[in-house]
Amino acid sequence: MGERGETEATGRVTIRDVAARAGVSVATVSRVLAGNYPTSAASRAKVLRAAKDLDYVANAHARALAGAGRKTIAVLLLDVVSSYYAAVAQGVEKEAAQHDRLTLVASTGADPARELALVQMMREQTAEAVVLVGGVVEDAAYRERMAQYAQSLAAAGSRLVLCGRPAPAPDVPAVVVEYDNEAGAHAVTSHLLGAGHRKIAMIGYQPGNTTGEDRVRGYLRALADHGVPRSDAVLHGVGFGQHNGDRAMRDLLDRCDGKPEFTAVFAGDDRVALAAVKVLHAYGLRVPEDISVVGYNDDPVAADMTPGLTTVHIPGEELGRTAVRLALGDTGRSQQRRQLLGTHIVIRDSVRPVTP
Amino acid sequence: MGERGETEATGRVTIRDVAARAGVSVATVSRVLAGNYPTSAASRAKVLRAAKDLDYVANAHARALAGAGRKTIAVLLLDVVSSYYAAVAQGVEKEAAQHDRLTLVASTGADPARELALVQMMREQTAEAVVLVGGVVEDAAYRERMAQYAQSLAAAGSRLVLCGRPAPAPDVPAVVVEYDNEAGAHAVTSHLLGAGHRKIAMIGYQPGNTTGEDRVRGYLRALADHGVPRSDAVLHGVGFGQHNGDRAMRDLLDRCDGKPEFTAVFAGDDRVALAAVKVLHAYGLRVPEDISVVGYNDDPVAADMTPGLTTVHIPGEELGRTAVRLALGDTGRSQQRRQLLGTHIVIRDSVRPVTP
DNA sequence: CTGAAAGCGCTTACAG
DNA sequence: CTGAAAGCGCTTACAG
Repeated sequence: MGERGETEATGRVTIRDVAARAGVSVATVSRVLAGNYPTSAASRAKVLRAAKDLDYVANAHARALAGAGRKTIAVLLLDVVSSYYAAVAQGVEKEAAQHDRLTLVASTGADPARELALVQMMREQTAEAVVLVGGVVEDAAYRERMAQYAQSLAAAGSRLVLCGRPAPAPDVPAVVVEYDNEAGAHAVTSHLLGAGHRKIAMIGYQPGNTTGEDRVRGYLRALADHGVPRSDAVLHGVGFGQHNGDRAMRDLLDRCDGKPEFTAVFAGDDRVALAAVKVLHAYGLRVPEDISVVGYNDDPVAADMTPGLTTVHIPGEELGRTAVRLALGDTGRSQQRRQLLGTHIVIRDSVRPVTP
Repeated sequence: MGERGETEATGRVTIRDVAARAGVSVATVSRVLAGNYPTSAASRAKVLRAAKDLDYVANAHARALAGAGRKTIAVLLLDVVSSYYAAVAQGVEKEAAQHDRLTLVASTGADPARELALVQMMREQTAEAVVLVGGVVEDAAYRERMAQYAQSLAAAGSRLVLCGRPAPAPDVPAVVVEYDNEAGAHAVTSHLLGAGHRKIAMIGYQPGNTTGEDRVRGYLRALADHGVPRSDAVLHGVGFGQHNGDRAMRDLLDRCDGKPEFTAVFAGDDRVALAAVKVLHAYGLRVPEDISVVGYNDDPVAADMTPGLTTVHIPGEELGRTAVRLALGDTGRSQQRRQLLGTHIVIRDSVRPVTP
């Protein structure tokens, strides 16, 4: 400000400008600014003064090329606004910031081609790690894709982090952070069973999607554990989300002319649960007086809706934090590392004991 | 894969490796990969083949240093999960992606020092634009800070974008994208007035914060327009958010022993509205039968809660998109550019005409 | 403690 | 159409 540097006329001011104004070499400027090398108090003062006068900031690209500077973490999600993804993104960003990393976000829109393109871009950026978030359909194509990502990232000194996604083969050099999806489903179903419910409908999950499948597995296991015959299970998953929840709930109610045999509904996620409650009301059924409802995710809506929804909490932000923590861990070995985070049930007001 | 390159033994494969394998010069590799220069079909084929064999991706830092490559947009928000910020972030990311830009996110936690540090980092990254999101207390310090950001960013060929924030002095080289905050408040208050409400309590905004002040202004103007004396206005803003909404609503109700004179509540944001409805219920007051309630933001909770909340829609994602669109516009002039986005009222079920 | 110089991996005039 | 070379802005051995 105020004083005008010789070279700052146009464009950026570089380390050369600072050196000139301070009357020292470029090397010295670099060293005092990095502060990782002995420098005399005199040059230190001159350099700092000059840098401030010129409002100098180093060029991160040049720094990176020279093998130094701040690193970057990339997070690739289906979208940015959904509460689960937003929570993971926030965890990634916060943990990254704590380790003095910057974070790059991009949304894939569930498009594998886009995902691949983004992984390549992140390789170009020499991201220190790229974390992939979100459930998927786990098929051979998926596994192969992940193996390739992991390989090419590793070759560039970066690493792949799978967050809430199934791990590829054990020899694939990836970091995996998951949450205990099945246990949560088991717990919340058991909660219903413990309240005396026997006939529990499970709706609102996407068949084939690993997240949905794991929840179904937990539900079925809980039923079995409580001696409910498999034939009493009612499964109707047409997809996640509010729209699908609405549809699934209506299907079930229409099938029985609005007089269901089930006394409780386990919704694949909280938005499905919200839709289910609304449909139930529309059919003249009260929640929880007539029908109990539980969800999954502990989305903000669960606490906001009426009645408050009993659901399973997923540690979204913690998943993100753990993802970068693990990614930043010893870069030495290239073997796979995994971590499983716990889930727990959050009890609110949408479940009532069945009265015989 | 498969075949092993000569130099790829350790670390990254560079353009030099590709050139060697293809039997051409580094310059030629650069040109065919960039595709912005005439090259023979023969070399093109060889280069592409070699690049593929070696799984080559260019180093973005080297590219950037050489004055080419993909640009980056930075977005700085209070936090990542709040629905408004998440919506803006999503808009920024999507629009940036459409223009082949990458997006860097960081949260400031409402800390000016952190904000400043982030702006510097983004300067280092040579971000093409840095978008600052969120309401603020507009004082001299704020204006000066923004002027400095704008200045130093401009000096580096980047630009400052203020999103949903007051513009600094007109000569400051910034881009400003706002939404019509006051008009929205005016509209929703008028909606209440049109339904016969005269005594309308406004709660849940933060005094001093520009966002809150603008909403109060719209409320007051609507009252005046409808001939309601200023003395009938009841203003009780102790802050945004659910917690403050709960507190404000209780305050008001306690003051009158649960028998309010007001027949309607205008909440400063939707989470405040949610809290207000819950408190009202707790006091035995029905919404909208006894008291009408409106909010602001059109947060997801507005559609989810019961009753559905009549509120003002803010075009969050569109704000983000517009921010980058404007930032990417002609880089020529360094004067300020502004855009005001509209808001509109969303009518749901939380308002009822007053019956005399 | 400090400077000159090489080098990071690209791109782009400049010749040919 | 193609190559040799300079240059982008730093950092870091290497001498001193």
